[in-house]
Order: sequence, then C-alpha cells, then structure tokens
Amino acid sequence: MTDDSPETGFRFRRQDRLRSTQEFQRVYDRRRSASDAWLIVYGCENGRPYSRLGVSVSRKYGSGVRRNRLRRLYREAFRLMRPQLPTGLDLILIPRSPEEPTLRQVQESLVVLAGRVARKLARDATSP
RNA sequence: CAAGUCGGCCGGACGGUCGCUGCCCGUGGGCGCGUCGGUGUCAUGCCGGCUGGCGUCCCGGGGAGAGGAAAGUCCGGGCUCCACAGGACACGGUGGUGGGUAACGCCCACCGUCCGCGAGGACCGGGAUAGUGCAACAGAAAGCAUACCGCCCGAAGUCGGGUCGGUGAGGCCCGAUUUUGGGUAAGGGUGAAAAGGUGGGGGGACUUCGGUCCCUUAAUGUAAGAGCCCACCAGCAGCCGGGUGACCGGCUGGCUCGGCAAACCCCACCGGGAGCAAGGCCAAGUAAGGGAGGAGGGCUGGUCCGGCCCGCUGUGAACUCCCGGGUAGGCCGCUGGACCACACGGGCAACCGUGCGGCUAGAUAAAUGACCGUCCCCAGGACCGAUCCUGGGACAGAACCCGGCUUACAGGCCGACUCGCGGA
RNA sequence: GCGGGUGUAGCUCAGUGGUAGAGCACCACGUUGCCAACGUGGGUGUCGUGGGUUCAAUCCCCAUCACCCGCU
Repeated sequence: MTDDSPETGFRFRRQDRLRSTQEFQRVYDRRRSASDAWLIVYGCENGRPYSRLGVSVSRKYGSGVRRNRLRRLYREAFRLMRPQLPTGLDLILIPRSPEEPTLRQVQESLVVLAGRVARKLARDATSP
C-alpha cells in the first residue's frame, strides 16, 4: 500500500484532502479549534502518519472568484508549511474575515493555530 | 483639428522555481485479479507466456488546461426518460411586413410613427360598430351633441316709474324681476382630452338704416349673433397605378368625434411534461416491518372525453399518508460539435453552399494555481528632460452541450460615416 | 437545476391607476423645582433602481439590484 506513505516534499494530492461529509463531521464533532484575525482551524487526530486538509468557505465571503482565491491560498499555505506542521491530524480551515490575506500571513497563522490545536488534543490524550 | 454616431476586435506579454487535474508513451516499479503452460507441496505456492493480459497506485518523459461575458437564468433547441403525445376548454407566450435559422421572444432588410442639423436612434398587431369597462380634480357637459347657464322673441304675474283718465275703476308705454312657451348659429374662465387645424369672405351707389341695385370674387346667412361659405393641410371613403407584402403615390367625393386594450376581452400563431441530481450499470447494506385510509387507483401541472397500465368481495390488493430502518460509494452519460480557421461562390444583409486544414477543459469538499524577475499601460511625486521612487492594472471561475438576449467591465486597437472650423 | 415570494416613515406593517396612511418611536410647546407620565401640534417618504404604456404609475409592462423561502 502506497496510499498511506507519508509524503515528502511539497506535494499536495487528492488523498491529502478531506473529501466526504463524514470526515468533516468527525473533525467538527471533536470540537477542538483555534483562531486569529485571519483563520479558524479545527483539528482532530486521523490515525495516519500524515496530516490532511479540509477547506470550508461559505458564500458570505464573496463571489465565486473570491472564494476560489481563499481556498487556493489555504491549500498553498498548507502545501508549503507542511514540514512545520504537526502530523497525524485532520485540519479544517475556515476564513475569519472576507478580507483577502497574503500568502505569508496565512502561512504564519496556519503554523501557529495548528500547533495550538495539536497541544489541545495532546492535553486531552494525557488527561481525559 | 475638434465634437459625435455606428460596427468589429483584444481583454496584459516573456522567463524561472514549486505545485494541481485529465490524456498519450514506457521490455520502469509496487499491489490485486484472470487465463494458459511448467514445476513443487499434505496444503497455501513458485516461475514463465498471454500486442510484455486486465485494473489500480507510484516513477520518468511528452503534450493540454476557464470566459467574453463561463454570470443572471430571460427565451429557444439538441439529448434522456415518462403508461406516444388525440380532441375540447382553461392557462401561458408572441404580435408591422418579407426573409434567415434546428428553433426562438433572436438576427437581417424594408414599412410606419416619434426624436436628432446630421451620421443615426427609440417603439410596435386590430377593435373608422363584437361586447364589457375606466377617465380623479376641475368643468355646463368626459359616450346620448343633448340637456344646462347665458342670449333673443313672445305670453302671464309682481314691483317701480311715466302717461291717459275724474288724484276713481281701468288702459297704454318704459324698466327690473319671477314663471313659462319657442328659437339658439355669439359666449360659458375648465381640462390631458370638448364633433380636426390654419387663413379668408371684397368694392361702389342709393337709403325711410330694415334694405335695394350694380361691379367683382374661390367665397354669407339669420328676427339677432355662426365651424354658414371658400381655399389649403390632416383624416376618411371610392377608383386608378406601383410593390411578394407592410405600405406608398395620384384623382374624385362627403365635410368626416375621440383616448386607454403593457384594463377584461376578441383575432391569428405557438406550447405534452420533466430535467444530466435526466437516465443506465455495478458494489455495499438494512428492512422485507408497524399504523391509518382504501373498491377503485395511477399515467407532467388543471378540468372533461378518448387512450394505456395496475387492481377488483379480500388472511383486505394496487395506491396514498405517517412511523421505523438502510444508502448517499464507483463507472457510463462526458465531450467531436447546428465546432473552429482559411479560400471560393450565391445573397443588399442576416445567412447558405463547396473545398481544404485543425481538435480546442472535463473537475466532483469540485483541477486550471502560488511566488519571483523583466517589460507594457495608468495615476501621483522628484526633475527642464533622459531617468528614478511609490501605488495600481477591470468585470469575473466551466459543472450535459449548443443558439440568442440581458447585465457587469480597467485600459486599448481598427474600420466606416456625420456635423463644425481652418488650409490647399 | 427547477420554482415561488418580498422590498413603502427610524422600526413593524396597510394601501390602491388620481397629490401616500396606522401603531410605536422622534421633534416642538404646555404641565413640573427637575425627570417620567399626560395633553396639544408637527412633519418624518427619490414607495429598492432604471426605462416604457398612460393625461396621470407606489400600483400595469420590461430590465436590473438586494434579501428570503421551497423542491430535487
């Protein structure tokens, strides 16, 4: 099986994304999140040796082009920041404001917020 | 040169690094499966062949990858399914004429009305009798062109004045007013609109001031005053001519009330319904249940007829509703088409025909991207200028596919034409 | 993809081819030493936007914008 092999390098393929309602619902039901001015990040352990990404951008953040732009920024930030992110998590990114951030801002926010979510999850594991 | 009208086109360019999704290629690799042969074991196996089998993932290489509106979903089709789709009503849509087209509410040409000095632009059926209805306020009247006010003539009454008479009764005249009969052809401030509009209807003599006669003119009447008369324009009807047609032109004639159907409606034509979540296949998996209604039920949305399908005296079916339970994975449809470019021919044009060449996205928590550099364009600043610095580069993202319409849009390019000014 | 609805005063809503209303809120005055309550008076308006039909449009027609809802 090569599907579960941890990806090295800056790849971002289809199996690295959350793709079904059940997967999204599992992350939301875990109820662990962190946020700043740009992003809301939900997280949940996925039992795999790598992390996966889900993106949720609703219509209130603008037209189709604007929402596509946000999704692409999030995917690009996840792709480039993967070595600095915790592994074995499913992450969902939700925009916090309809303003369009720069790629650099998303990268910094993602690393900080993902680390915060990982610590919350670890605390749950040690003292349930 | 300046102002403007119409039509068409583009919608950042190049390079580098890191990525995403299909497609094609490979004696590349992993896993799973089929089949044939060989071999081995008690058994699971192992090796090789099958265009180097099939599927899937990875690796390497090649090539492709958002729009003119992909948008709004306002129309029209293709395609797919439905128990063939027939008729009547209802409902909805369209509306100058002739073409184009698969079709259209679209496009082209022409007709008419209105706007513009002009190039050009905007709009659209009929109801000069099929019917019903509406028109606030104002106004005499807004369907009876008739009534009303007013004006004129007459009659009667009342009052006042004058006069005759005897300062009487009463009569006559004048004026005001009321009622009434008749005439009416000035006028009635209004209003969006009141039986179309504009202009004209001469001169002389006599006169008892009513008129008579003469001349002239296209052209006068009443007791009085006129849309009465005449001319032209508009409109209408008839005839003639032109045009496939909408319609246009000419001649003649009578003087000839409307507005709104984007109010109901009438007329002609069109419309079966649903939509790729259509529809088909595979895999997985729960229940094969409970309750209520039920002799009829269903076939796109309405009614009726016709047609078709299921069921029909039952342990209670078809079907409808409610409760309970399960799945929401994969494949096909899925991109090659009323397609695009060029040339020639036909047509005023929309468009059509022929030839040659080309292949141009197929995603599905949904790809088509991110960053950097150089150049281009715009704005601001420094500067005489070359140049430099800063900021910005629109509207917007395919979801079965086409033809249109509408709406949004930084900046730019091309062509044709019109008006004005200047010069030769 | 298909279908439906709404937009009127600061707010919640009426309305109809003829110069647009109700309640609450608001403002001014009166009352009070002051406030509230009360009384009197008053408007609050490009009827979402732009065209068209009509003598006249919030109403009818077309386009457009924003919002809401339903089915699959």
